[in-house]
Parts: sequence; structure tokens; C-alpha cells
Amino acid sequence: MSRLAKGRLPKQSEDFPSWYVEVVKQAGMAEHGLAKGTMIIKPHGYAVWEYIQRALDDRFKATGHANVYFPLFIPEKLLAREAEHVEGFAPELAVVTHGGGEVLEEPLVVRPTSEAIIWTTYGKWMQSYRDLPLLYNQWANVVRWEKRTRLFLRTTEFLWQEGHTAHATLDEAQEEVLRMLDVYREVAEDVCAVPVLAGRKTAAEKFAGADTTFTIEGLMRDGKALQCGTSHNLGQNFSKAYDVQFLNRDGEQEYAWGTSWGLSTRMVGGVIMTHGDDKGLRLPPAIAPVQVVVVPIYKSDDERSGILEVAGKMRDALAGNGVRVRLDDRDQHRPGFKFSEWELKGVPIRIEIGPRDVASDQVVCVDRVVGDKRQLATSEAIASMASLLDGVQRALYEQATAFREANTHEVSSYDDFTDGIEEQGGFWVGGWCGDPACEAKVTEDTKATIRLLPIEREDPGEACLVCGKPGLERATWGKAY
RNA sequence: CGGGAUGUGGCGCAGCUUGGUUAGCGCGCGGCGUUUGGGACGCCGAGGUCGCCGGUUCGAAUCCGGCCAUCCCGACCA
Repeated sequence: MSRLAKGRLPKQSEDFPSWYVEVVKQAGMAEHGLAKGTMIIKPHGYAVWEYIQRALDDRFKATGHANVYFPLFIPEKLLAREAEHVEGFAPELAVVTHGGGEVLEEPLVVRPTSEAIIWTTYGKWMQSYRDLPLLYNQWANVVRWEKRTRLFLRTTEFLWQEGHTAHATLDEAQEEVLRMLDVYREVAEDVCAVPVLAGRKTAAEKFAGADTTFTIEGLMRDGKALQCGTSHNLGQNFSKAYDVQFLNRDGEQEYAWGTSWGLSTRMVGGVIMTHGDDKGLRLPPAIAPVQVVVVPIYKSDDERSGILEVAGKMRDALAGNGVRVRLDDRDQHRPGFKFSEWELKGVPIRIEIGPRDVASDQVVCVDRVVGDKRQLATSEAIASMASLLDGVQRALYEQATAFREANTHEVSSYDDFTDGIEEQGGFWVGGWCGDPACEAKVTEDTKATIRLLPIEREDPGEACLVCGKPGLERATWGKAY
């Protein structure tokens, strides 16, 4: 809000970071907490998260998972058992050393993720292959002491779900990993209208403790990539670290095969940066807390009561059809103010009802995505609202997809690549020899990273973009949040 | 961790260089009235230990010292 005219946002194209922060605040999504890097999620932001939660949770249940809850605190020693895991997370742990006014004998770590506590417990829950698979998820908060934080995108404490499963075979585990990756893809694309690429992380980018990490990656409107969700094949790393064995069909003790997968409140940031424009948020109807706002327009008190009555009927009719509708009957604001405010908050469709409309039994209907104003008969507005909302949902997805396609480039020359990614951002696809040194060189030269590789390795059919040796993988590079 | 800022009613800021009596302004908030088809206006009103601690001084938002906290950029980041 500082240095800005009243109620104005910075232009997205001129200062994306400022635009983002101001949209988050002005739209009432979130604000900074008192401790560094923490976030207060406000009603509008939390409601969006709740719709994402519900979409995920329904799919988790439909794929055979149940919810559980594990404790926030983890004995420090427990975390240390998986070497790569502890090394990966050690720098960003919050550790509790005091409790009840006394120094704790053993410090407690505030979970940065729950593999340690869950795998310790899973050992008690399985005896034989008949107990498997264990298919559990938890909705929780986790804490990672990041140096650099941003509302929704990287906060010290964040909300997420973490699925943790144990299987009798590697094949089953791998199937699970890809099944949940696809759930993420579906929720991102069909619910959040955020087109994503699904793929596999390089060794350098994978989760600390996983054999393989899979990811969905979106492309934000500033040309930077956002990792929206990850699904990990843990192999037997955690079962070995926490000694989790079961008796297999052949009567032998075997370490269980694990997966974990998570999607966080970061996704809300992804929605904001994928769809938002200079006027503010544009929320996909599937996750919009308010899908339709009805704004009454009147000049006198006499008009007011009549208009509000008609507007109230419109609200009731839409609500009766299952539409999330709000009648903005605040008398202290004029229509123009309300228009701007609801646009800022990203409401997909606005209905205006004034004296002229009442006289002719129609309403003005304005679409947040295309922005066109049209007059509809009252009955038609009610009857067609579901399809109008579908249209907005589809239009957002199509616009975002078109943006990503326009900003995805096949490249074979290293100079074209480094110049291009510097100037335009976006996804750059080319060959990679598989050598971590080449991967690191790109990051050093451009700050870009390999966002993903195909789920199954593909022959790129061309040389490594960096060193010119035969390509082993088809890599997608990008600068990321 | 490096660099740059900031801390003054709910929010955004000014005042500090050059110390001085009731610490201002805009927005917002409450009341009344006029307004209402793209961010209305008038009048009245409420609201502040000037981040914290100490020092200098007759007197500190202002000068000095220390501390704390947050934000931004970067490095780091499953």
C-alpha cells in the first residue's frame, strides 16, 4: 500500500514481487505474523485452502487412504537415524530445548516433515505382508527455518498434507508414488486451473531421504517455475533406518517399501501467481470462496428496499442451485467501490441489479476473466450460472496453458539457452548427459535448475546442452521460486 | 549469513538535519446529512507509553550509546 495511490496495485508486469505481496494483503488472503517468516492466513485465503484441501482429501479417500495424526514434536535423536534425511533438514530445524520451565533432557525437534516419527511407528503396525499396505495421510503444520521467506510460497511454518505409505514391494510403492502424483496433477489442473508438468527430479533436486522424487511444476506469470507438489519413492531408506520389517510371502523378514507425498499452502501462492492480473486475484470457481457476488444499485431509500428484495431473491435462487453467492448489501459503499473490491478478491462472476434491470426483469452479468458485460434475463442468469462458472474455470486453465506454451522453448544451443532464460524466463527443454557437473554449471551460469525430467527416461535424441556429449535425458530447465 | 531499509493512532506516512509549549497529514473508524450504473462528499468526533533500555540536557519523537524486531534484495532452500 505504501507509495501507492489509494487502493491501487503495482502493475504486475512492472514489479511482480511487489504486485504479489500487495495482492496477497489487499485481497485479504494473508498477512505477516509477528515472528519472522510466519503467516497469518486470513478468512479469504484460508477458504481457498479449504477448497484445495477438500479436493485432495476426497481423492485420497477415493484411492484408499485414511487420515491420521502424528505429534508435532520429534525427539531429536530419532531424526538423526536416516543420514541423508537429517543432513538435508538439519539447517532448517526448530528445536525446543525448554519445557515447563526446565531444560529438557533431550531436545525436541518441531517436525519439518514426519517421516521419522511415522516410520518409527509403522514398525509397530506391521508384522506380515498381510498388514500391508499402510495407506495414511495427515493434515498438519510443519516448520522449516528458511532464510528467505515469502507469503504462501515459503513460510517458516506452513500447512500441508503429507501422505506416508508402506508397501510389500517396490513395484507397489512406485505405483503409489505415480498414482498420488497424478492426484496432484488433477487437483492442480482441474480444480486450481493451474496447468502443470509432471516429472522426475534429478538426484540433486530430490527429497533428502528419497530414492526418487516426482514433482508437478507450474509456470507463473513472471516466467518462474513453482514446484506445486512432490511425491517420493523412499525405497527402503526409512524402513532400514527405523528397522521396519515384515514377514513376506516367502516367510522371510523384509524391509518395507515406502512413499511420501506432500502438497502445501504454497499452492495458494501458485493460484495467485498463475491467474492474477493488474486488478488483483482471479480465482477459479472451483476454489473461489465466493463464486458470484450480487451488487445492488439504487439511488434512493425507496429504490433501495425494492432492489434489495429482488437481489435477495437472486441470491436465494443461486444458493438453492448450489452456487456460492454473496449479496453485497453494504450501504456504506457505492457500487464502483464494490466492483473493484470484488475484482481484487478474484470473484469469478458479478451480477449487478439496478432499477433499469428490475424494470425489465434482467440483470447485468460481468465475467472476471474475460471482463465482458452482458444483460441476461433473470431466469436465464439463474439457470445458466453453473455453465457460466464452468466457462470461467475453463478460460483460466486455457489462458494459463497458452501462457505456458508460449513460454516453453526447445533449445539446442547453450548460448541461446542462457540468453533466453535470462531474458524471458520460462521453461527450456533440451538434452542433458546426466552429469551433475553440467547441471551445476547451468545453475552457476543462469541460476536456473532442472525442474524435471520425464517420469520415464526418454532419449532426448540430441546432445547435452551443456557439454555436447550424448544426451541421456530430456531435461526441462527453469528459474524457480 | 552478506547487502539495503524500517520501527510514530487500525493502515500508510511526515516531523528528526537545526531539541522547546496541545506530535501532524491521508486513508480507515463512529455520528449526522447529502449521495449511490466504475474506487462519493460535507460537518462533527474518537483514537498515539513516537520499538525497548540507558545517557546528554532545564527540556528528547528529534542528539549519543546499546539492544530488539520486522521487511526488501541476494546466498541458502524436500
